Amino acid sequence: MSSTVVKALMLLEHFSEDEPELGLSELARRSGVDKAAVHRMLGAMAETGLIEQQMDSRLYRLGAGVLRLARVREIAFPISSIVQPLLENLSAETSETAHASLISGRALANIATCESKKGNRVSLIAGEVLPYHSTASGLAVLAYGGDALLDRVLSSTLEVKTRFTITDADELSARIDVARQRGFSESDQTNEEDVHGIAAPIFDRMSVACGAVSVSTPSHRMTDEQRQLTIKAVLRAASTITDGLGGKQPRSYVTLIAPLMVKS
Amino acid sequence: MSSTVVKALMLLEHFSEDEPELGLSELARRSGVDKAAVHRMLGAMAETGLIEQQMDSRLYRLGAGVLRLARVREIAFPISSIVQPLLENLSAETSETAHASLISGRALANIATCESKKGNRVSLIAGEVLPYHSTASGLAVLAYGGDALLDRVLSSTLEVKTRFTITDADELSARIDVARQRGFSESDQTNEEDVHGIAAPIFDRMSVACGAVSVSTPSHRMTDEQRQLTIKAVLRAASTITDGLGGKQPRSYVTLIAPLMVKS
DNA sequence: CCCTGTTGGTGATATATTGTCAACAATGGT
DNA sequence: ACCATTGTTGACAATATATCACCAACAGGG
Repeated sequence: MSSTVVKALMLLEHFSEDEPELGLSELARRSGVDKAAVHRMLGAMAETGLIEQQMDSRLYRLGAGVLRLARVREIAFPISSIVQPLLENLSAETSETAHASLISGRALANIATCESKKGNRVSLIAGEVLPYHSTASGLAVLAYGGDALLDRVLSSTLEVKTRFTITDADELSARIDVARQRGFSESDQTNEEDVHGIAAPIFDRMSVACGAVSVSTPSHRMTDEQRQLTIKAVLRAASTITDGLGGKQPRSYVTLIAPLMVKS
Repeated sequence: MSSTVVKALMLLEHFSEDEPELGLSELARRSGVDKAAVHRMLGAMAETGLIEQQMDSRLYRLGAGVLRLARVREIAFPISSIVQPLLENLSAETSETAHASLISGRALANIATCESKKGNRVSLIAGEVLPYHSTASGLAVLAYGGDALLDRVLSSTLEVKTRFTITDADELSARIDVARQRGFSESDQTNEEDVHGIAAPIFDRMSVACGAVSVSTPSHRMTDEQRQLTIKAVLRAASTITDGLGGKQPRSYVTLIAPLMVKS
């Protein structure tokens, strides 16, 4: 069914800011793969430096190889360095936490964040893998990411993240349509409790969505005024980022969001 | 013999600053693996976002997943951010190109560099994989990296990089002994023509070498005076970095290099 | 226009790697 | 001492893989 390489690489998704080091049994439990198999996969990934094992605690963590790979990609295609300052601007404008993510295989990869300076803020786990169906960023990407991606997600099982998570394909499809009509997407507590998200797509050279920018606000703090302000700021930031990455918004999208971005 | 995961991940080593995008046939040729196999592996890695394929040119490149992974590791274990400023200091002191690398599986991964400001400087390809046997950094690591690593490298085939590359295990072993006695390593044109390297080991918490700092100088410019200055600067930088990463130099090593670091 | 050289991609089958399960030593907690 | 973990290794059946062939598309060159 699925290749061993995929199974091995899926193990990497369990490492996060919160749990940067994991043991063998722990990893086997979470991934649902046999201990022996996990052991062999980790050994293989350690050979290439993608993972390294503490010699004393026997725990595994991401290896120096990932730094090398990221450097190669970032030098060839500087994305993080372009996006980061724009996110800081966006966060300042909205006074909330902003983040950007890119399509990364079957999910979204959070590649840059800028947290709100408020005491009560949405603090997201850096480097977390974001599902398409439960995040505002995901909806934005699905709305403009092409039919192939959309069909794949709609026909996959939609994991429950909170009691508000959309698990019905038809309802999800409807929400995506709304996002496409509006030019931005919105989600309220569908991925995490008390988190409201507003996101807009980032386009590549071929005018296909390759990622999204999003602002996350504590749900209770989301007033109508804040919402209007955030939509405007996110759309502007997304446009700037698309430009910065050498991408192009579809013509129809430009005309769609133009009235939403006018200075009040 | 060797797992498919290793074979797949070895494909990633062919992406570099110079060639960030590669075609299927190209990749198959360089890796010596069958096209069909490479195709399947790339597909698998694309599923997890480690690699992505340009839809128009059909070329493959490193995916957004590597950025995510690097972020997770860097937040949990900030190495690059600690090393980078110290490298800039080292480069300024020596007026030459400095770089740091970490053990990454079967090779060294270059994780940070600071190029000399001189017009004629050693410019290394960012993110390149450095062999142990042909680089000053490699020798430094081998000298203090423990017997397991040493034996593995000495019993492997030593690839020829230049006409000065050491290919005999005994001679390599002797050179490593010299480095261990001196506390630093030196290499002249063994990895690249006209490049002279001086490196010192970086130690982890258990006083085992986990990487190295190195200064690369154009061979013809390496005078005795410059050499002495470089050795001192590299040893100091390596010590600072070891401290910064929470590592500990072995006691014997501290006393060994102490006389070499005195202010002249 | 054919010819030759690429390129990326796809099936078929024998084979080799992998998944599974069991047992093992080592560790830590009670 | 015990118990429950942990990481690790071995053996065998099952399955994904390596290898080969081929195909379609494209690019030059004569």
